Amino acid sequence: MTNAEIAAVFREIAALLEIDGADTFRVRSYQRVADSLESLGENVADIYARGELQKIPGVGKSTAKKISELLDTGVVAAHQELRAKFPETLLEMLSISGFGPRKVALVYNELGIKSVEELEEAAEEGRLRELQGFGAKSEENLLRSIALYRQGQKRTLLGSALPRAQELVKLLQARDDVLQVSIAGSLRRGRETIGDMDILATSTDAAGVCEFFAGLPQFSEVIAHGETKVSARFEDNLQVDLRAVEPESFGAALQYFTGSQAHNIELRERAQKRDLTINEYGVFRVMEQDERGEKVAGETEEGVYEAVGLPWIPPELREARGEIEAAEAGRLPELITLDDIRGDCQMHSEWSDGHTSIAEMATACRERGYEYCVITDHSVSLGVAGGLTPEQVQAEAAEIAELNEKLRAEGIDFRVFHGTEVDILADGSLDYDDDVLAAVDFVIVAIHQGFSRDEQRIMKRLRAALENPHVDCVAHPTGRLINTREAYAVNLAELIDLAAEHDVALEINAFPERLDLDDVHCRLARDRGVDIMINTDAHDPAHLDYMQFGVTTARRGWLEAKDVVNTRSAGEFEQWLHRK
DNA sequence: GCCGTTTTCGGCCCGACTGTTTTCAGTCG
Repeated sequence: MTNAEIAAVFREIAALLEIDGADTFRVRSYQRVADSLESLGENVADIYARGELQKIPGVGKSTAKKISELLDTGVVAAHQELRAKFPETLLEMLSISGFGPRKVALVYNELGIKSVEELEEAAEEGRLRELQGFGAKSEENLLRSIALYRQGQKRTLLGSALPRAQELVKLLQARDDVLQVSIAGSLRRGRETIGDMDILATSTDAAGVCEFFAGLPQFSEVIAHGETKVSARFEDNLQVDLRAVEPESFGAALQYFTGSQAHNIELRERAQKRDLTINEYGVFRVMEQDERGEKVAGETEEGVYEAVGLPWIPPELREARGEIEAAEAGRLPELITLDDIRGDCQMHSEWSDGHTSIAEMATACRERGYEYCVITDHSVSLGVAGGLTPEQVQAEAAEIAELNEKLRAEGIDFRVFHGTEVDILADGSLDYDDDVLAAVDFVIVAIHQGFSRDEQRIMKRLRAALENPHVDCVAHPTGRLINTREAYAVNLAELIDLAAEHDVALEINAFPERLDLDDVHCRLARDRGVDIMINTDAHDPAHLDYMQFGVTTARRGWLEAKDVVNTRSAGEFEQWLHRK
């Protein structure tokens, strides 16, 4: 049973308890456990085997018992009892925006409504307005929310949201009455997908800025428009929230709207212990009888953290995954930045399925300030991608040698390495013989077929591949495509151990659809001493810019420059290639 | 249900917004 599956059970227990009217703090405990499990990286089963379940943050005696029960028997009795109490279809109603557990319980208990369909029918017939707290307006809003829910709200890729957010920021910055602008929310934290987009601004004329923003042609709909807040939607339903605050609250508001919620809760609990309270306007002293006293911070984010005795914490770390403890102990990582990257080690040319020549890719890499790049065209079996025969690999090597010659002759300090992205075949063998692999500079292996095999088969293939001494790196280790394709049945904890054992690097593939490894496993790999590479897998010069998303993912995985192979100089990288 | 730089009991982040109410409950982030 995977961590995600166990977390899902705890999330469902929390949801059912909420509908059941349980104490909210009890509900929060279950949610907290689910959050914790999802950000673990390591398999819960292994932690259970060591008898260390209660070391997981938020897991106490009772929830530890439920986790072990789940792992031992496949079910949790308390969960089954809750399920028996309510129709299964009840939970779906919670997915409707603006419809929470109290309302679900109300319509179920009073009108016997058990599903989204029945809810829609009742709203259309005007039967909901009989209920306490409901009116015509709420029925109307509910019908709109149901329609939106039916359109299937997928989270938006970081790579799709960020450019649009930056464009909005630019438009705001161009105004004279706007003082500061920043992206906030999950987009600022660099999550791989975002639910909605948050932008924060300070201004001498907040209402005027809101007016301007609400009128932008980018939006297909303005949902709410007030003096300090605008909510609007792009054509694809992605929601944007703009908030305007006073300049003296910019730091507090930025901290507040950046989240994550879990991080903010931890931060405020910390403030409480110091007789302080934090809200979006600032940090305030708490006086006798809960009276709010003097404001001690708020203009800058640094000030907010300083007020509770902490150094500033980079947004990518603000996920309640131990960053506050690390900050307190002065052990925050010095996170990698885009400037640290000195080469890109996976990209394709027109020799296989890339769009341009090797020389053009090299030029594009130089323009990005790199010292080197590695061309990794596909191997022979990947017919759809124009995989290279061994003879073509040789010919490509000659072209690269010639190009390096030419660069040297022109006095250009840039190096093109010759690599290959080799398929791991169904039986675990590699797509080229060892003599072909020995002749290239860099071997990155990948699974491109046989995705539906079970874990045992997948791991057998990976194990065999990693045992090959020519192998340097595993490309996109899970094969997932966000929102599109699940990962194949890879046991990442085991793969990470194998990578450590055989001195093979793992890739963060920077393509926005992949971001694979993800943040959580990237951190686990680092903890186990595995080398990481951040590569774009570019098939076109423009794709090289995806590097920023790979770096963001690495930052979310607590990586420093020293943890990432391609922050090294060309010379050091070449040494690394000969490490085995 | 969890947790401990006052605590093994009694707390548990904080405010905005909405639609419904005449003071508030529910939802959201």
